[in-house]
Amino acid sequence: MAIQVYNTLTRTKQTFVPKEPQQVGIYVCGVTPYSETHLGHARPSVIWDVIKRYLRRWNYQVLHVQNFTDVDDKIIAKAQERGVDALELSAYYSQDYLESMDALGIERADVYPRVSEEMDVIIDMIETLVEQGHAYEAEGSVFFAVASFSEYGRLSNQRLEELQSGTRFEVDPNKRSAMDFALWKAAKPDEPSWDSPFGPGRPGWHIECSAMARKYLGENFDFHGGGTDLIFPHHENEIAQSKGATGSPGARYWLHSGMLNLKEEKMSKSTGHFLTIKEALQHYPKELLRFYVLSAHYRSELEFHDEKLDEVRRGWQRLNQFVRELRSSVGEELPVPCPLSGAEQQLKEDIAEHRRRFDDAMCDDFNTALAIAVLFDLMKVVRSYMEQAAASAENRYAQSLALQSFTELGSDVLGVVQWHDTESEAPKDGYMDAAMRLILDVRQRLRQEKNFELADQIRSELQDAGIVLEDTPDGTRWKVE
RNA sequence: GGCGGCAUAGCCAAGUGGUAAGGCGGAGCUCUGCAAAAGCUCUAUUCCCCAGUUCGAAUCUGGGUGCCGCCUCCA
Repeated sequence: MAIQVYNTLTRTKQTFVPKEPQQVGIYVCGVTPYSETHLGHARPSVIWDVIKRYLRRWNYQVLHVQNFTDVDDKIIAKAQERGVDALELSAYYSQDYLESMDALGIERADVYPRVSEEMDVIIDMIETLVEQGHAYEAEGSVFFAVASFSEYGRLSNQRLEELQSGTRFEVDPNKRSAMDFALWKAAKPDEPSWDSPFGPGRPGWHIECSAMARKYLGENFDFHGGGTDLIFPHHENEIAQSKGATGSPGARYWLHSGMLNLKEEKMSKSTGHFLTIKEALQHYPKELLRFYVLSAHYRSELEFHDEKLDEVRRGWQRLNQFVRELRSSVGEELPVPCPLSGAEQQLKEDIAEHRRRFDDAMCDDFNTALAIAVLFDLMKVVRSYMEQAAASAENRYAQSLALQSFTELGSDVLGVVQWHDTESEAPKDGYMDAAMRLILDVRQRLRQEKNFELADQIRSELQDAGIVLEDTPDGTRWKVE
């Protein structure tokens, strides 16, 4: 079996063949840090996190590079508005980004190059482009000459003439053609600038990704990722720059994730229409947010609504509750492997079958929605086994195989199954616990005396206070809503 | 105007030629003093519409309708 990925560049699903055996180079476009990290950023992050984890299951060694575009018009504008240093501002929001990602359980990239620290390779690439005849200087700025690159428009499937006719913004008079884009912007007063052979200034938006990806991943590396909103012009321009300078478009597989909309409108920093990751995490556990993001294919659009989250929450809880039960049934100590027969052997085969289906799903362009469905199917199979199985060494070993699968697939790969019982982390302090124990004891006595009226009243009034009681055969559980 | 995508049950959502996964919700049942929780069972003769190709279409082709994204900073 091989991994198939949908490549925007070819607009087909292709078999993934790494440049180097068992090694994968990934460049994912990061953020321009000038505002809080929002849920829109969570989508590609979660997806690439899962892709990385999955590739490792195939024993690939992953090198993941993700940039911070910390020199940019928006950053400078906001810094001036607030009267702070532009780099300090971007450092602050870069940190916010990293913290948000950590909080979502996303593994960090191996390298986080920043424009401000990579001027040499950026300038180097601009010089090469000028030498190759793909770029020209004008009044201290350098522009990429789109006309010099015949393949321009291939990624976004646009023809140059059409693009030009659609141009609505004010064109820099120094440009030879309206579609040309800046590689180097001449310094303006009161703006941060760096020295270069073209004079003081700063890089344009797209060049940093081409230069930094090349520096850390080389030419012709494996994956380049980002949201669909980056296809044009960002990635189109990156390809033009990379191919113009090196002959290689940079990456061989271009993967784009769909937008995450908030109440039917795309989240966007510039419009202020967004929900930050930190805000969302106050209401929803990270595993639930990941579950939600992964419940749709990464290329499709996804709506974010509080109600939608609440809708999927129940199913997610059932899955987690089941894994908790399985974990406690298996116990702390890992059972010793032993030969299986009968129902245990059947379960072992069922597990293997579901693992195959999980891999089939993930290998088909990382179909996480299908992969999650496989986990639900497996849950059902394991549960029906557990209901009829008698305790034995074989039984415990068979269950541990099931648990191992949920751990590997649900936690290690997808990160949707919780490791710990978060209910125990609910606000239950010592005093509260003692008080509740007393109340439950009294109520239990009432129930034994068949004074159900009063017992139910206690439950009902606690419920109004936000404390839910559940009478089970093993006693009464309580939790804070 | 150009480019691209999407349309599957009340909702979310897989499924690219072989007769509709999964989740939520809903209904019934089991358990329970009751409730909750949990479990079990059921829940689309049909995939936006119309034509066509085919033994066979949600899947392919043509036409139509609707929604969305990009074309300007964006993940």
